[in-house]
Amino acid sequence: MAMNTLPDKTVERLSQYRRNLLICDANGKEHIFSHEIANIHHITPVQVRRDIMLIGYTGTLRKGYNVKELVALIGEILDNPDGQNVAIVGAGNLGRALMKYFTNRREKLSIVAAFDNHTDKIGTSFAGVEVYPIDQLKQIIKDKNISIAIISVPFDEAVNVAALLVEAKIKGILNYSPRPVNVPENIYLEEYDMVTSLEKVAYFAKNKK
Amino acid sequence: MAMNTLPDKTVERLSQYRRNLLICDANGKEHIFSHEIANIHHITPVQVRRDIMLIGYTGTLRKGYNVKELVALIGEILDNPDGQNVAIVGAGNLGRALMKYFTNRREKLSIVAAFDNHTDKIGTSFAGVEVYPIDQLKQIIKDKNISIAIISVPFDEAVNVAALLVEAKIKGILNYSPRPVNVPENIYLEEYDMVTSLEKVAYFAKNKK
DNA sequence: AATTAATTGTTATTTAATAAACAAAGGTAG
DNA sequence: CTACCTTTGTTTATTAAATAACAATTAATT
Repeated sequence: MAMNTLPDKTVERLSQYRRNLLICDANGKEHIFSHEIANIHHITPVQVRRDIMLIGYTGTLRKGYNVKELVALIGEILDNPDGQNVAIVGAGNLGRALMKYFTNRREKLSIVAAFDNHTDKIGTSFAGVEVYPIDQLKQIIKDKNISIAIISVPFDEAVNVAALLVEAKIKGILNYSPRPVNVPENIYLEEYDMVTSLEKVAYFAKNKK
Repeated sequence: MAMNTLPDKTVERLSQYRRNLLICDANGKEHIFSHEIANIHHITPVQVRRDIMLIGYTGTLRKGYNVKELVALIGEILDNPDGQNVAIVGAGNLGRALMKYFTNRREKLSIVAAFDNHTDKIGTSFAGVEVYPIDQLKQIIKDKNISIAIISVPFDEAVNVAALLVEAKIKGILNYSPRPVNVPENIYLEEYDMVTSLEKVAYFAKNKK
C-alpha cells in the first residue's frame, strides 16, 4: 500500500501544511478551514482541498479540518513508520546550519552522522551530530542504516561525494552543492542551488515598481 | 526593453547554464552542444535549445554554441546593467553560509550588508560583509541602495523582518525561514524551505529499490 | 419550516511546462 | 557531386499543475 503516486508539488505542500498545523495545534487550535491554510501559504483554498482530497481525508462541513487528525494523516503519508536516517556530507557553514536546523524536528527523520575531510572538524559535533572522516562514509552509512544524504560540499567535491553515496547504496540525495551530479535511476535526487534562487529573485525584482 | 516575460523555469535554467558555461570557458572550451549542456543538468537537449531560442541566441550548425557569447547574452538577460545590491537578514549559520557562498560570485550582484540582533555578531564581518543591528535596516537599505533581501532568521522573527523589508521598499525577497511571509504584489517573493525539501526526498526515497 | 450563507469534495477547464517531431542547413564520406 | 549524418531552430503534442465551476451538505437565521 502507501501509494507513492502523489504529485510532486502536493508532497511539498503537505510538508508545509504539517509544519504550520503543528503550530496551530500547539496554540490550542482544534479546527482549521481550507482558506486559513491557504492564506498561510499564499495559495488558493481549492488547492488546499484538492491536496487533502488526494490523501483521502475528509473535513467537517462548517468546522473545517481537525488539526490533530490532519497532522496524523500527513504523517502516515509522508513518514516512514520505521523512521529514516540522514547523513550530511560537508560540515561547513551550510552543513552546520542544516544540522542545527533539522535536529529534533521530526521523530521519523533523524540526522545521525556528518562527514567532512578537514581534520579540525572530524571528531567534533554540532547539534549533537558527530563529524566523521569521509573515508568512513560507506561503513557508517551501512552501520547506522542511513538511507538519505544531504550534499553540502563545494563544487569540486560534489561529483566524488555523489559517487561514494551511490556506492554506499543510499536511496535519496538532496544536493545543495552548485554542481549537478549524476546518479542511477533507482536513487531519488533533488538538487537545489542557492545562487540560482538569488539570481532568479534578482531577475524578477529587476523590473519591479 | 529586456522583456521580462521569460518563464520561471527558463530563468532558473539559464542561471544554471551560465554557472557551468563559465567553468567550460575557464577550461578553454570554446563551443558546446545542446546535448552537452543537457547532460550536465539532467534535462533534454530540446529543452536547452528551447531556452536558448527564447533569449534569441543562435548557435552554429555542427559546432554548437559559442560559450563566451552565450555567457555574455545570459548576462544581458539576467543581470541588471547597473548591478543590484543584496542584504542578508540573520547572520546565523545559514546567513554566514550564504555570505561566504555568494561573495564575489557575480559582478552584478553583491551582498553589501548583513543584519542581526545578537550583540556578539553586530560589528563583526563574514566574508567581507559587515553585520549591522536590525534597527538600522531601513536606513542602510536606503543608503546602500539595496533592492534584494535574503531572510535567514528563525521562524518567530520572519514575519517581523518581512514587514521591515516592505517598509524599506525592498523589491525582491528570498525567504529561507520556515515561516511563509506575506508581502504586497509589487515585491517579488521566493520562498524555500529546507525541511520541506528533505521531507520530499524522504517521501520519494521511501519506496525506492 | 424555509431560506440563506458557508464550506467541503469533485469534476472540468485552462494554463504552464516538458517532450516529441521534424524541417533546414552545413559538413563529411564515398 | 551526391547522399548521408549531425545538429540547430521551431512547431506541434503531451503531460502536469493550477484554477474555476459547481453540486452537496450543514448550520444559522428569520
